[in-house]
Amino acid sequence: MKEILKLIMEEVTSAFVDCGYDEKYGHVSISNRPDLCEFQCNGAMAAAKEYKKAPIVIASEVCEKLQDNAMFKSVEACPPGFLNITLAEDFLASYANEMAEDERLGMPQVENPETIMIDYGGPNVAKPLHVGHLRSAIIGESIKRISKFVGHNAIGDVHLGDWGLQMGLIITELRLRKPELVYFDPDYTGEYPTEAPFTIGELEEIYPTASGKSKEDAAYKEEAMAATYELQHGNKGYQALLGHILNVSVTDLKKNYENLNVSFELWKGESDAQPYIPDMVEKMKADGHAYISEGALVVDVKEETDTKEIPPCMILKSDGASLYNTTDLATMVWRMEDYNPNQIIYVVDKRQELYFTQVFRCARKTGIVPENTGLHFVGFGTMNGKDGKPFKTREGGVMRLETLVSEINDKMYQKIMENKTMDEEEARKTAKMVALSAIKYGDLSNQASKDYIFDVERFTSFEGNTGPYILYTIVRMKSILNKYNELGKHVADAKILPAASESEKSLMLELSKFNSSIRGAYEELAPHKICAYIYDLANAFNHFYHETRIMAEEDEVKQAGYICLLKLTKNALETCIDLLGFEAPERM
RNA sequence: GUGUUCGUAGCUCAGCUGGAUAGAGCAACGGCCUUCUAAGCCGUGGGUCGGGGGUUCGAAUCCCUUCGAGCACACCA
Repeated sequence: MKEILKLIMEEVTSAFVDCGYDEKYGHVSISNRPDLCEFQCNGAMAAAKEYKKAPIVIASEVCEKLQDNAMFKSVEACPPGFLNITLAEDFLASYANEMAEDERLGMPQVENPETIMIDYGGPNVAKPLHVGHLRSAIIGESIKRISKFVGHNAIGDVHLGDWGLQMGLIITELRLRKPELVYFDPDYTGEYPTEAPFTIGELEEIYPTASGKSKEDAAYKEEAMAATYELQHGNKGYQALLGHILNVSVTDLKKNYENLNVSFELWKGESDAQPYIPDMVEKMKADGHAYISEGALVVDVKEETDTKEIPPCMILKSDGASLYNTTDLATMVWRMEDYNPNQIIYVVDKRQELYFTQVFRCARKTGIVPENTGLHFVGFGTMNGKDGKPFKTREGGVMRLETLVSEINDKMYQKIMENKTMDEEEARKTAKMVALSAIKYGDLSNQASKDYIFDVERFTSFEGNTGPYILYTIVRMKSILNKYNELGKHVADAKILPAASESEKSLMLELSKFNSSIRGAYEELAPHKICAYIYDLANAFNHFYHETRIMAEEDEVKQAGYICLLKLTKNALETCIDLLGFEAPERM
């Protein structure tokens, strides 16, 4: 379906053209004075100069042309030259009905679906997820869902941190503790056990212990580096251990991401990129892009238009070892080879922006990523505590994601039990859903690029512009629908009727903005636009709800019309929260 | 130092491809539950859009400048 704004604009534009003015002046926007009108066109004022006429004269001429247009209830020219537009109720109702009949609620499917890879994980194996991973997961998941809804083939990749010294550290510590394991026997030739010699709990303890030791004990660190080297150069036992570490970690990570309603199509890691490095480096050298500077192999990425010095992109350290850049570039190599995406989107902490401009430029320059594949950096800000400083535990440590989530789950559970009679199981389940909405909406309603304050008290208070408010609105609608269905009423060809009240019309107006809101959110990779939209929509519904006794309505056709409107609103809201990555319970 | 992002109500944030009276939520105050879930609805108060200049018929929005804050600046990721 065409966006309602576009439909209006077409009419206004042709009126401008009919009056002899350029079509560009027919631009229409949503009114910023809802007390005066629903849509406005300011083109007459812009045209005044070119045509040397008073703006109000132009506006009046155009206004005259639009007078008998059935789409509008009224079009007025207002000084100094505004064109104030109010839609006809039956036009709006027919638009809403068309939406209701469309599976996609009027959101057109993109004509040329693209393959879009989204990199939004970045957890390290053997380390628990902490609050720093929350934003990437939440924002990335939402962008992925929005992209899919628009019609693209979106692929999420977790991009595990599973390479480097951390693995050597774990192996070293494990060898110290359990030297008898077959993995450490160089003469062992049999099959390695399928069962891991540690649990996720042990693993999460082993890594920080080893990391701590290596900082104090130089010999220990040497050993870990040697183990890392051996691992990367064919030690069978170590590689088997790596397999175990990965398995155990990934199982645990999946469980944690699942709790957040976040999933990935690909569970690739840095280690998967390693095989691509040698050829990639050789090619860079052969093509003359890479050269030695201060001992390191680098590629220049400066550009004429730079306002500051952009350091070269380092490919290999002066000791010949690869680094993050190398891995990221090699990751692009296999992504292009295996998926040939049209876009690659990185949802990463905004502090890495400079780094990514270097990597992107290097990828372009060396031909790893062609010009027709878009590279996008979606940088997000820091999640701060109430004091405005990075979110920490009371003790000042990094908070585990699990801890944060379960804390909020518990608060939510208590809140539910205070107000409602619900059995334990349902209350727990509902609490989890509401808690997730609180966390996700709290995050996504802010612009991703800005730092934001994660205030547990505020998020769990459930008032105002929050996830729970949205859920509550949906739950109310479900409740009415259930009641209506129980009565077994049926009206043939039930349709949304032209609005009979102010609040009903406002609700339809909000509904009609569904497709343009989602398009905007997709184009700007900005989930917060969806939050803003559903908040407006939920508000509009709640006004309507308070003014209209749906179940008490005696006219069955009218009542059926209300039910249609309510269903459409519910569908729109549920579709949107699904794009944000959470869902509504039956009751709350 | 260089670059970059930001500064909007007491607090947390929208609005920023220029338009009419700058919007929400929280907090404060006052109303609304014999009627579809009051986690709701209605209302009141609260602003030199950091300061100053400029462009424009018109600026929170664009440009310059200044003050303040955050962040980043090749062998970490």
